[in-house]
Amino acid sequence: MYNHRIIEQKWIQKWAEGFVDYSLDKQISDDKKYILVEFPFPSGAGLHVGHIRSYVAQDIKARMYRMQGQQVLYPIGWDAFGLPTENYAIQNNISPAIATADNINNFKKQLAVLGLSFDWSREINTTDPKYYKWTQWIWLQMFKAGLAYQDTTQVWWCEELKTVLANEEVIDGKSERGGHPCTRVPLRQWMLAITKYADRLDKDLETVDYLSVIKTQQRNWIGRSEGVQLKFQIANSTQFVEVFTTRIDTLFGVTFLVLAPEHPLLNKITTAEYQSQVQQYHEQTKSKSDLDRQQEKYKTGVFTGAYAIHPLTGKQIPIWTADYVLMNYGTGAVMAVPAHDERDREFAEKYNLEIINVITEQNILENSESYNSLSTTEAKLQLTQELTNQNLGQQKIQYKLRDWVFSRQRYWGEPFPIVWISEHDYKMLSGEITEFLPPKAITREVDDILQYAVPLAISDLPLELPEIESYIPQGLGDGPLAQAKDWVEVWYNIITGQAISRQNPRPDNTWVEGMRETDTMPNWAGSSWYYLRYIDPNNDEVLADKNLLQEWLPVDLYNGGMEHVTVHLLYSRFWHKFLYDIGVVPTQEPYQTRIKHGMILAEGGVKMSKSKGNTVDPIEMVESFGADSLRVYEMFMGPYDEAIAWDTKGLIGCSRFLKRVYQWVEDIKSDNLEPIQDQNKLDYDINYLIQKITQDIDNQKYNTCISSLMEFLNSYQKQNIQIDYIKQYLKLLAPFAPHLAEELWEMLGETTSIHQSQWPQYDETKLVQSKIDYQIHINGKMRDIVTVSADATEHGIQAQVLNSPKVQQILNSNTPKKIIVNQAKKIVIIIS
RNA sequence: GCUGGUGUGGUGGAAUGGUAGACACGAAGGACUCAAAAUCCUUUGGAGGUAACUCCGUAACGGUUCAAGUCCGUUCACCAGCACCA
Repeated sequence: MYNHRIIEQKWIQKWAEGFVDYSLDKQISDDKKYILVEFPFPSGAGLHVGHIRSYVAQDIKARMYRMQGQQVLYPIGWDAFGLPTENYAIQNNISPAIATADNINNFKKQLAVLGLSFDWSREINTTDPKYYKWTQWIWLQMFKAGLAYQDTTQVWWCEELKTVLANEEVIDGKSERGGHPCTRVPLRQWMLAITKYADRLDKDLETVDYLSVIKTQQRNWIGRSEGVQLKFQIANSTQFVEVFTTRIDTLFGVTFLVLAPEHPLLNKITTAEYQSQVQQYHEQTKSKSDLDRQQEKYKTGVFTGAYAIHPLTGKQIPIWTADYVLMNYGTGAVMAVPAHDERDREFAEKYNLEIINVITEQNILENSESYNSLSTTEAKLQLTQELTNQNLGQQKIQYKLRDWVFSRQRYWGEPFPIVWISEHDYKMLSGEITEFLPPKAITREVDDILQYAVPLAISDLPLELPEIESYIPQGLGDGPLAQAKDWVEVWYNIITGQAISRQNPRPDNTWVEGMRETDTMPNWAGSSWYYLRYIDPNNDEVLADKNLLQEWLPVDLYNGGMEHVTVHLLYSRFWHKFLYDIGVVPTQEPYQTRIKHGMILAEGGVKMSKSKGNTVDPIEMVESFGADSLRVYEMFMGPYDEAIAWDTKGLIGCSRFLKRVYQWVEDIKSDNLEPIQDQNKLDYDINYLIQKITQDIDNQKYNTCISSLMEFLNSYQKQNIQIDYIKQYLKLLAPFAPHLAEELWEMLGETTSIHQSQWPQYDETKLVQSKIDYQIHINGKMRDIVTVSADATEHGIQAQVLNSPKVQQILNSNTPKKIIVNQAKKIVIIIS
């Protein structure tokens, strides 16, 4: 009898004792495979059946590739910084570090019973100072390169929770947790200039094999658009307004300009008469959140009293301000073409502005002076040329992508390796630390005093999080770290960049007063480069050895969810490109292939959630049915990349299948089965199975692997087939049900691990059949099957087909008009 | 609104343009059992026929083809992402 508990415990132990060895050879040639699954956030809720689906799927690949003789890197680690742990820690009055350690232990305990072949010797943890030393190191390189800077952005502030919240944490102006009201406040934040890489992030998508949906989503997010930036002179003034347009062909249809309410020129050009209403409108929009602005049904705006001069016609056109124009895209001003732009039309109709049609239905220009009767494409070219010649405009590429807001006013994140010093002291900097200064100094004002950001010495890394009394945020702009006065107030060395607490006496006059940065990094930081650390997880000298990076990069297969396709995937590609630029990594792209896994939903097709009480505990499933059954079921339930509802009944079915496999091997051993019915068919079937499983694993079609294994068992479970065939079968089963396959392998007398045996190869000659079944389609309908020997000529096949009684009956002594013999598809078509 | 994607039995789903519904779940009947569980066997898209078998059937309508779940067009429904991006 198949007892999953005994078998699985036995092999977990034997494997742990070294019965299998997945360690990697030092020699790595072309046949390496780096398989990466998104490392989990170790939440208090524990492992989810959804985690398991992707880990098992990639485990199956890892196991097959190893059996095929490849070097496989299949690592795991913890993405452990972040708000949920911090909140959990606050609620339970423990430190986030302890909460994290507990949660990781729990996750590890759960993962240990699933038969996953992770390389635990490479385990990493983003909250480990040995790890975040390098997160801080990379960030310092970006600081040095001028990619890190500070800017004031609008952030969500929740007075009740005394904290800044991320956009995702605010729903309809209320906090996701507790539903407290939130407001938008301006706050100075660290930013990373990802937009400088927008072009490469877009273009280099051509060089990688991501699923096309993933590429599309990345492209949409980056939002590249080509157009023209051009200048409109303000009437009776020397000022110009710049606008960006992708439709320069509609230039003659411009009947007004619109500036965003925050546009810096607005006050300067507004005439005295209109000052008050423009001001009032600006105040109005300020009080509205982005959300309100978006949700507004009708467009609003006011006239400025000013006019611009059309660059080609010289006509005067009114200038308006309206909040449907966004300050943070393009130039914050648009040339309105109401005839050919929906938003402009709506606005023009509301305020009775002129509408001039300049494009016909056939996409030909009209009302456009000398450009009339040109196609839009041709007009774009010519107009761009003309404006460039007149020095009024030039081609321009715009991106929707915004720079990355890179600070959080929270505790549980990487501290910035930054100290703020006075202007006077900044000018005193000399020696090695000056090499790490950004091209443009970064400053802030505190109580009207200017402070300069200076980098910490590399030798001071990691800059560890201090222990603090309370993790509760203290007030706007001050993260919990601000409480740690001993930590924040430092002596900073103006030559070396080292910092020590001001609790110590000032060593000498090369040490100046400084304040550490009290913001922390967002949890996207640690996950932006973790795949590099797996390659060389214990290196203290560099983030990873160059030769090892050369050998293992890029990641061959990166598996993850669609929810990370825009943010995480884009951020890590950005960091990787930066590291490439400074010579740290040898490739331009981190991931060669990116695939997605589908979500597992609760029974009934809704999302699993604790609050709904519809979650499935994977460990309970392991206890009841075994890890092998759980693995097989999660692969069998449906196409791997699609969302699918959990069904414990289906798991029971898979458990039944494994029981039957066990029974089959027992029966073979005790010799109480029927003899083989058809050796040729068996040869064909086993070879076909090998071929199919090998291909299907490669193509992520795990569900059909399982059904093929079931089919083979259904056909042969009563026949006394040769032990060799059983062994082949077990090898094919091994990646899916590693414990059971190992047990049965041992039962058949093997003394070494099945997981280190060689993956079966199919024999092509066995897949060629001596007799072929031809399906006979008559007028498109399948009418008969005629078995013909494989070496028959086309003529012979035709004769045999026409001889079939069934065919004769249907033909009813008519002569067929046409006979097609399709060798590859084994189809004969007769038209009567 | 835009961009992708998906529509197949009671359910999850299979099907390089070539036997639609593999495999599994569920259900019904049967065997074993004092009984139950487990296991095993049979049936299981719809309609008609004693039967061999016939006809219909892959969201809807049209098209291409000897042949369409699959390719093309239109429509509808659902899912995901983006959303005043000039």
